[in-house]
Amino acid sequence: MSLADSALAQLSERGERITAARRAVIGVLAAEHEHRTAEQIAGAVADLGIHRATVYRTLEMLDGLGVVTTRPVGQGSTGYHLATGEDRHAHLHGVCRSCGVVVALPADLLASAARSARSANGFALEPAQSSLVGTCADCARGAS
Amino acid sequence: MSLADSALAQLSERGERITAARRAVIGVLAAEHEHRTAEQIAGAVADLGIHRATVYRTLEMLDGLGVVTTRPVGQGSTGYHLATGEDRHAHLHGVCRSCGVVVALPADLLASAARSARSANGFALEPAQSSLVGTCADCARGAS
DNA sequence: CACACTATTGCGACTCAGTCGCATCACACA
DNA sequence: TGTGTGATGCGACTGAGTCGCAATAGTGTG
Repeated sequence: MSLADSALAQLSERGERITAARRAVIGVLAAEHEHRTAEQIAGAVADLGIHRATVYRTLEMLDGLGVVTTRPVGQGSTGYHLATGEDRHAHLHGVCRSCGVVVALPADLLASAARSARSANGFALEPAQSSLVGTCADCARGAS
Repeated sequence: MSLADSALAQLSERGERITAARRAVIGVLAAEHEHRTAEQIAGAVADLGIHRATVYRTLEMLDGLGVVTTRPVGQGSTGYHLATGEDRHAHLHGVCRSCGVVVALPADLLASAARSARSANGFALEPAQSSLVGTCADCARGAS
């Protein structure tokens, strides 16, 4: 669990306390490769007697510290994931407007987009947070 | 008000009824150049005795007909705007994660992104709906 | 190892956006 | 003008997220 451990280590380095609730939230995040919504995480740790409000507060703190990445997911909810050093997120995501599927867009698209946005607007793109909306191949072909 | 009128015309062409509530919602949409959230629109037409539920239903119907474009705005709310034929939306938007400002990204970025997504994933990008998240020049330079 | 300080937690009530079912109303067409 | 049906208003409901506060439990110190 070096993944969870390193996240925990970051916390104590920043002077944050290591509590059972935080350990549990980070554990859930570390165990999943997908983005999890706050509510999903809350559901997963509810058995341990951890309250929803605590999960939201923990996630907010983790996000502020840069320990997790966030991403808009579905309709107005936010997905969280541990920020690993690895570059699994070095691409943009396309979200199908019709079926909701998420596709990984080419890495060079991200590279050119980031370059273009930076030079034209001084805008620093955050790929992990960005999703493009459109229609996936299946939905474009078939029915709604 | 040819803008609102043409939207209304589309409705009756599709067999939808022209009602006072729909007229009012479209009027608000036509009067604004920015995306408005459902709640803002609801607030604007509340004086006319139009209920929030009606606004949501109208917006959903308008969206289904393609008469309005939607865009994720801020934290989990949806912005609506009349779909004009004009190409004012032929660019991607960048939303600053820190201050929320929306910047227009270069048109060629959109062109290459759309091309790349389509060829690699068969993904049909909808620029009017897509926003990239990042940090604007001001926030990157200055404080939070 | 025990203590004290204070950040964190659990709780429950609250807010806010959005949705649902139903009775009433008013378009659109004849 | 009359009629039928789709749209509206209403208000209660849901679900996500937040707030304040008292109790609890990490952490560093002696």
